[in-house]
Amino acid sequence: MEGPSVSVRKGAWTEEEDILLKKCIEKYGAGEWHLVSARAGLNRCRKSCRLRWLNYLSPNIRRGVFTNDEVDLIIRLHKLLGNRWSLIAGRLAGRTANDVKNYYNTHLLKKNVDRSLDLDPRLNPSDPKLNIKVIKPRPQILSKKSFPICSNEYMKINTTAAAASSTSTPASDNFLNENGEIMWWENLMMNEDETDYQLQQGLTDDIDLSVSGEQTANEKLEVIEEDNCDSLGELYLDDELWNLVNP
DNA sequence: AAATTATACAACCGCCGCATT
DNA sequence: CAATGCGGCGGTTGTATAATT
Repeated sequence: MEGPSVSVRKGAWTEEEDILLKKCIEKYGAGEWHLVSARAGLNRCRKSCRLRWLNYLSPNIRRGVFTNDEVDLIIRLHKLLGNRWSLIAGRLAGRTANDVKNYYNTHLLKKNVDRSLDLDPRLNPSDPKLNIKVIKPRPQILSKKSFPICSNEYMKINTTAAAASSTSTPASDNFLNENGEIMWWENLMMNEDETDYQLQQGLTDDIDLSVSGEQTANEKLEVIEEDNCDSLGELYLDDELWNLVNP
C-alpha cells in the first residue's frame, strides 16, 4: 500500500535537499506531502519530506535547550497524558513532538522514575502494604473553580484561535499570553496536589458526558457543564472533553 | 593518544484513523 | 462494504559526537 515502488533516498538530509524542500513549501505551502517530492525535485518519500519539514525546517520551530519551565511542563503533561507526544508538544510553543519525545527519553526517563520514588514516600514500591502497580496515564479530574476551561470566555478564545491555526505540530500559540507565557500552566500547577489526591483515592467515577444532537464544541461543553459541574463541582477530562477544550 | 562507552537526536518504520472511491 | 491512499503518531534505530577509561 504505502511501500515505495522505486527506491527513494534515505538517511540524513543534505543542505541542497533542505533548500529544495523549503522552496517547495514556500511556493505550495505545507501539505499534500505525496506531491512534495515531485514538486521539489526530491527523491524522498512523502513521510520523509513531511518529517523533515515539521521537525527541522519549519520556521515555527524553536531550537536550543529546554528551559526549566518547559521541562517541568513536559514532566507534568507526561504524567497527565502519557506518551502522547504530539499533545504535549502542542502545549510547548515551537517544540516538536519528536523533540519532546527525544528529550524525555534521553533526559527525563530515568530521572523521572528515580524522582517519583524519591519525592513521594507514599509511592515507595518496596513497601508491601502499598501494593504498588503500574497504571496507564488516565484522564484527570480538575476543579472547576481553579481550572477555568469551563468558562465560556475560555472556549471562545481557544476555539477561535484553533480555527485559525494549523492543526499540526509545532504548536500554535493558542495558550500563550501577551508575554509569551503559557496561560494554563499556573492552573495546572495549582491543581496538581488535588488531582494527585483524587487519582490516588480513585475518585474518578465517570460523569455523564453524553450530548445528543449536533452541537458546537461550546454548546457541548455547556451541556456537560450543566449536567455535571453544578452538582459535582468537577469536570472529568476524558478524551472527548479534553479534545473539546484543547482543539 | 587511542579505544571504548555513553549520550543526543535525526530519521525511519509500522501502524492507525479517516476520507474517498 | 472493501480497498486504497493520505496524514499523522509513537516506538525504535542509526549515527555523530562527547565523555570516559
